[in-house]
Amino acid sequence: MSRTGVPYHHGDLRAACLRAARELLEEDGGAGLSLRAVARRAGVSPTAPYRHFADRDVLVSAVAAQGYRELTEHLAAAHRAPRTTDDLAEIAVAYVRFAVERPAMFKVMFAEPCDPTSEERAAAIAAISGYLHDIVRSAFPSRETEPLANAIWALVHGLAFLHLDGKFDTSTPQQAADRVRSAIHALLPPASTTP
Amino acid sequence: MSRTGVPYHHGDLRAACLRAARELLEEDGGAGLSLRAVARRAGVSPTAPYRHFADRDVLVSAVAAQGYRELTEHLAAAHRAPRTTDDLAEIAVAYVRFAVERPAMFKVMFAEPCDPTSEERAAAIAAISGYLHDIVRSAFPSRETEPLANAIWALVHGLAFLHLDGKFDTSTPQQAADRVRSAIHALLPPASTTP
DNA sequence: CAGCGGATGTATGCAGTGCACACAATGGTA
DNA sequence: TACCATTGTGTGCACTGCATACATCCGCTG
Repeated sequence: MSRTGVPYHHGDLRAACLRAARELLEEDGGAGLSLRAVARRAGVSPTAPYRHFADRDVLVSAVAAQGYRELTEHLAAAHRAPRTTDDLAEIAVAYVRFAVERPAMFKVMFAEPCDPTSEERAAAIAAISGYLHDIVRSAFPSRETEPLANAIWALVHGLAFLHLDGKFDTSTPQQAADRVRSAIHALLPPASTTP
Repeated sequence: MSRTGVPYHHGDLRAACLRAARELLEEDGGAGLSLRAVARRAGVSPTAPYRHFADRDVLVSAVAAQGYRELTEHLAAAHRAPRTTDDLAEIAVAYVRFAVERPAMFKVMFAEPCDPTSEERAAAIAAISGYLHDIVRSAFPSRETEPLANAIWALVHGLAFLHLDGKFDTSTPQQAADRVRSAIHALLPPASTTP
């Protein structure tokens, strides 16, 4: 049958599903991200996406992987080779801004069940982790990178999460940014001046 | 009817629901925490819990509030009035241990949609926040408490989250604890020695 | 000591979900 | 051209949250 004009085969349903998933994420938040809704939006039968995503977790992981990549770009846009703690603070602000401006995506990335075997996701996480290590090495060339990078990532990530959960009363974005800056300066010494 | 021996009225269904919810959390993880499952376990009709919890979010918030209180106790048990950075590190280790040992509860507390109007939840969060402020004041009496406490909470919380998500490869609990300790020491100066 | 009314639990139903299964169309390849 | 793996469809089941109407019970007031 299918004399409706639309071809039986979609062409690139996988990509269409990912696009639909992102749109749903923006509109309805993470809760609205269902395989059926994705299928509906892609104009396809409710179970068609299962050909490309074994289950919901796999879809979520694919979306999350995209999010990691975008976060990395977003941070790199804020600063590429920070030298001072002020530079680092701006990267932290960018991280938190990403979380606050796109809460649904951020939660998908960090607070949603996902497929632990997803290589795409693992690679995207490794990329962001590597980027953070580079940054820290650039700002603190004389210190051991590993533990410091872990600590800074945790700090910034924690700031983002606490802001997102409304653990802080973040009236204005400006205020949130200042809180992030002061938290960074409370824990980080002036960069590059360490012997 | 109800000649089954069980009384029509439960007595304290609200408490029973919370208990059931916690058991489900331990057994099936956060995903298994549904109002219907709770009702089943409490031996009551599927919609009975709605008399005590307006919707799922309210139930989740109540469970989370309990979790915050337990976390506070758990931390206080690790240390009550830390003076050195080592002491603080042990509290951080306790925080992360709580998260890793009871991931489902931790995720309910920090990564699940909840009722933003829940006063019980807000109070429990305020309590943990106050406890953390006390700790930081105790360890760093000469420094401004507010931004430092925020930063430290964020740091520890971020460590917990990244561990939980497997962003770090945490083979043994011992290894995880060491990573937490070294992260803390990477960012915190020796406590109480600051002028 | 009624009996009445609010609080509590039940029964039923609807829409939505993930997922398993059997089936149909398609297009590259032998 | 005929085959057949890939991709999409249709149907069905178990489950969920939640709205609604109904049953039962307890405590309070007459």
